Amino acid sequence: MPKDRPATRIQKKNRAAILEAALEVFSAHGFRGATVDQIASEAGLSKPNLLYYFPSKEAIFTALLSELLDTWLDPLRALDPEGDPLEEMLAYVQRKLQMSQDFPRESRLFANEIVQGAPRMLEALSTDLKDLVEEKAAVIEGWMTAGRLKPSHPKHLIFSIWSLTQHYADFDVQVRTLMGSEDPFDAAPDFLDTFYRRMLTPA
Amino acid sequence: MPKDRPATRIQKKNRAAILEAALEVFSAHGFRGATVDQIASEAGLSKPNLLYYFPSKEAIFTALLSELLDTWLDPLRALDPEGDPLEEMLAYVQRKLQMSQDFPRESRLFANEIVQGAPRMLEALSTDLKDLVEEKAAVIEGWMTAGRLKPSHPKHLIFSIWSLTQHYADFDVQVRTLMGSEDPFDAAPDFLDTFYRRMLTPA
DNA sequence: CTTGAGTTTGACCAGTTGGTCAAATCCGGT
DNA sequence: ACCGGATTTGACCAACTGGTCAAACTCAAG
Repeated sequence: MPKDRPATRIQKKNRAAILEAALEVFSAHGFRGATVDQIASEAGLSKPNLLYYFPSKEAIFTALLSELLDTWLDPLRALDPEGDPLEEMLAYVQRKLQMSQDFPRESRLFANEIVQGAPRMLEALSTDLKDLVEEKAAVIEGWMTAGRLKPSHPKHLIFSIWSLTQHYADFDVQVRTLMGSEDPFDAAPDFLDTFYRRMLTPA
Repeated sequence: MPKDRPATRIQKKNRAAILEAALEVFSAHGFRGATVDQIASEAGLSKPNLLYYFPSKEAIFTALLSELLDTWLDPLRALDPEGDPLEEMLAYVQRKLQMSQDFPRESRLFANEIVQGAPRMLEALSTDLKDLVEEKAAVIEGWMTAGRLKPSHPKHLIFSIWSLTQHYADFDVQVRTLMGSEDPFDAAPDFLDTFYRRMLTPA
């Protein structure tokens, strides 16, 4: 393991390659299903070489998680309390859907982990994520009591957005199998826009 | 492996115990993350004894999948083309939500498998499930063109129902973490009923 | 070109895992 | 009580897995 001196050119390159490879492998097989050898070979390194940069499989995984979680929550963070309520919500849905299209591996990585009880993420869930959700749920609740959105349960509403958008990434195989040649992402933006307009447009 | 004579009392009991144990373990850890030893001990058998009833880990898994898939699709099969469109759709949503509440392990079993590319389910998806979805999507489409449901994309609508209802089972840890002491299943039925009423009630 | 830190590797290890096998035990019908 | 098939088990194996280590190699700065 390199000392804590400033990272060298080679360190930067290899760490990045490892995390990219880890994303590929972990998202496809889950933590337990992924092997260090797989990740190393995907990154173009030998196994001992990979373990020179990260002390263990677990360390790679948690480094990857913490690197990605922030980005993953950006769309929700960007929900602007000062903006127009309906447009803010619809824009949030579209940002989240775009993430599913552009970063399906990240979505599946989290899905894998959470489905299995999130043993390595519980802390992040119950601190960072929980705070953010409380904050934004309050904003949405405010909009609803002000009559600027049709009333509903704010947290369930947020869950519904996660669920509907991430479904296209997490269940990609199923969705594509059932849609035949048609690309799910062609119709999804319109579908979700319509869905949430009907759900949220105040009377 | 027992011959193909009629199954004995002991065979029935042990096969059932194995499948129950397999559901518990596979749904919690995925195929790769589950071990035969875990399943055997959960079923109260030794590993060689378990392998006397099923020839391999893979065989247990596929037996489990095919046993459960049918039940899993029942709520959609029950969608009645002769019933009232809006009530049929809302009832389907509630049946599916009830399945998530009553059989979360089954939901997570499928989720695990599909997120990882459904390597052991693709055939079932592209035959049984695909046929069923085509059939029911056509029914829904018919209701929409007859003006009895607000128009929308039928397949995406079905996906949305799966997504929203299964989310409560598959992402249970996350949902519960973020809802604190409140039980998600208290508010979910109302939330989804409202959601799909707004979405589907014709003008 | 030397030097010393940074990097890479082959050989290796202990624990786990899916699966096998022959021998032992159990059980229901006669 | 006895028999033959059904059931169960302990011992075992080969493959795989995460991880270690000392030795070798590379590279940039002086």
